[in-house]
Amino acid sequence: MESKTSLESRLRAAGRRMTPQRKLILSILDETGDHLDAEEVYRRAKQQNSNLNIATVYRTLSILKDMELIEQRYFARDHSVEYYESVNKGEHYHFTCLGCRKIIEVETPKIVQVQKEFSALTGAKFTHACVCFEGYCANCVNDEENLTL
Amino acid sequence: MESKTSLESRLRAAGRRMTPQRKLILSILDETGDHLDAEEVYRRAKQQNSNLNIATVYRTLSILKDMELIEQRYFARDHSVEYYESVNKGEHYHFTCLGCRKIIEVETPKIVQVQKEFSALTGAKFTHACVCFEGYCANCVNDEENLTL
DNA sequence: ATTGCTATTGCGAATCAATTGCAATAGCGG
DNA sequence: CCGCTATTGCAATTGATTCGCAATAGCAAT
Repeated sequence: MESKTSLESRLRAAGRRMTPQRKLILSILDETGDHLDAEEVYRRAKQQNSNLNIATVYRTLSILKDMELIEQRYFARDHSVEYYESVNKGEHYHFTCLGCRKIIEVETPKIVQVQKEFSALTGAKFTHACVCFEGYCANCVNDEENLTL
Repeated sequence: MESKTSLESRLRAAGRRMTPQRKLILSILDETGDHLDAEEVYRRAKQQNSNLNIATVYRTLSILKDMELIEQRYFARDHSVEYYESVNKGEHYHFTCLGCRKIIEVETPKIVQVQKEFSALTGAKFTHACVCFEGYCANCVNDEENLTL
């Protein structure tokens, strides 16, 4: 987690200001272990500042994204679940259990290998990879077999 | 590409009917080499049946998805580009060039390997993987370096 | 502290893709 | 050819996100 002063100076450097609303949204994103979408960030922030507006949340998330402090990621086959997480979490991917909705983080160097191989082959340069997996976790595999087969 | 009769019987088996609208939409999806989103399917279909409604396109795509005849896929970091393609194209992934917007299909066994490893490790069962890459193709890499650095 | 510039906010309205309710239409099995 | 009901076109609706705007409030300079 970035110190307040450094973050504030980075905002300033980009011609932006540190407001209570932004502090609040940042603290929620920094302190949560959950995966939050814009609505959920709003819901939580509103508990502490009841006249916060959702447009402000969207605007703040957009700024943080532009500054590459957070990344917008997706879950689920149809990408219906979207959330934000801070970029300093390192390279990892997500597995969503269709049974219990649990999200498991997947760490593997193989995705980066795919990128390297493809680059070597074609000369292309990667800037981003979006990967999300879906299925049933160990706990739910049995249930699913019993139910659907 | 599936034969008309077999497709029709599959629809029937699901209690559905084969209509000219569905025939048209299916033929567009089957014959195109491009990656089409719902609006583009609608645009092309409307050229042949001018009073086709976009709601019908959405409904048809949804049915085909449920029957697992087509898959909904996404491009771009923010998944702003979405399209449908028939499922019988085999396992492959997409690289979108941010320079020229070209889409290059990436074939690699490594994604499946990741799934196998993760399954072996955790006991989870995969049903779906969504993978999309973004960057600059060989032709655009140089331009990008000249422009942004 | 005070001032002035302007980024930011809250609000409501607008947007856009996608979905839905409904009455009319039209597959398709009998 | 009938009759049942799935499907269609249409218009209205939804729901998430964005936008315009006037009021507010950071913050650098005074």
